[in-house]
Amino acid sequence: MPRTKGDHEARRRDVSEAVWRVLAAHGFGGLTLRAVAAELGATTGLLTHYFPAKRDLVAHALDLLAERTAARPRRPATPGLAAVRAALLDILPLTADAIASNRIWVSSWDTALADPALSDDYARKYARGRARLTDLIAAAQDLGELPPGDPARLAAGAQSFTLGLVVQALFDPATFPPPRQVELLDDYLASLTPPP
Amino acid sequence: MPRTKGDHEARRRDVSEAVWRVLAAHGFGGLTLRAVAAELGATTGLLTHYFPAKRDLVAHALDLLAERTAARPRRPATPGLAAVRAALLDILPLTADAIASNRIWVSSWDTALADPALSDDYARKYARGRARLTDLIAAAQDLGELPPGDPARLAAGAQSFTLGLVVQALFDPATFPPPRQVELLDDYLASLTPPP
DNA sequence: ACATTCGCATAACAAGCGTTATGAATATGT
DNA sequence: ACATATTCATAACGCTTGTTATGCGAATGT
Repeated sequence: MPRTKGDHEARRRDVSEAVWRVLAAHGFGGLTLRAVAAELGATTGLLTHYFPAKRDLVAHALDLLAERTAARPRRPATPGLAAVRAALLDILPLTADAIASNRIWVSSWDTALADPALSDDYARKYARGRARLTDLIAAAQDLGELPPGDPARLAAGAQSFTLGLVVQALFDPATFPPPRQVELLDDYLASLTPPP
Repeated sequence: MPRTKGDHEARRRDVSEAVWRVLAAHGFGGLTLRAVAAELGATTGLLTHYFPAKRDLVAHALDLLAERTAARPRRPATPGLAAVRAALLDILPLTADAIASNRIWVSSWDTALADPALSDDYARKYARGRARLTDLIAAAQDLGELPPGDPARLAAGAQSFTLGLVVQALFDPATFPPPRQVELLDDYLASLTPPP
């Protein structure tokens, strides 16, 4: 039976919540219309109304991932090296939410790599992340907290390091608990700064 | 109709080849009995003879991945920092084969993260890789080519950096062509060695 | 107040999936 | 030479998938 109140916006949020729960529980490969509908307590009829085809559901899931990643709480930091460190710490799976988010992220790579259009999208997304990081690094260089050099090159390196640490921490959380991750990141940052 | 010659070993190799081609073309999520059979010019009946259930096919695919990764050609290097560099270069997607292999590897993470048993397996696999890298780094330290410090910690950092670079290069090969990857890796290694 | 649109459940559909049973042709052991 | 065991094709099974058609009650506009 149709809902008595047509609160469209709220219903849209409910759908997104259900999609997120399915992703967290079964990964990107387990994202099916029926799984989302069951999580929502509804039927596939509802979903086809919001998403004409499966690819639209997948696109929405990717948007959701990007949106929640962008909207995650950031730790405050003064400009300079501290801001670079904060930005990288914000990426790492240090909290339960961040773990869930990163797991979904990694699990989406299978789908993304199989579709050139999605691959391009991801390439652009990561490029934007590197661009933001480049700005932070350039600012730190201006403050003399990082040695001179192409900031884009440093950003690419820092992003690689962090991304790889995410993957390792997800597969082996026992070996890479939050303190260890922070330790390794600080090692990396220390290696960038010249010894006193 | 059954083959006239029962060359079991050769047939097993043919099956593995077909599995590999399917993985390279459609990723781990596209690994189906019918896809492998079609690639082989056979039917599912053949496959169920070699793999009683789907999980056995998946397990074989993972073994194949590990085996081909272990058997990949390694560049020769003298012990020390050069050996560390060579080991990390061997991981990067610098050749067509390495790109295919790494794409399959990354696409398998979705399946692996969804299954705790597979996750553990991967954790052990990466731990072994770090252990080998730790030995190489310790040797470089003994030669005075790397500063002292916990070699395992350095290995974890180096593996993170390389793994992340692999992912970025796969999604954005235009931004990370082989020379750029080598450049970034050398930047990283240079940051580990104290300035002259 | 009435007509229309919207929101969604219900139900069926074809296609693809892994699995299983059957049988025929070949190889193998005695 | 004959009996047995391999090796596969063929074909069907039940299940899940995405998609589509139908219909009904609630919301909305006039």
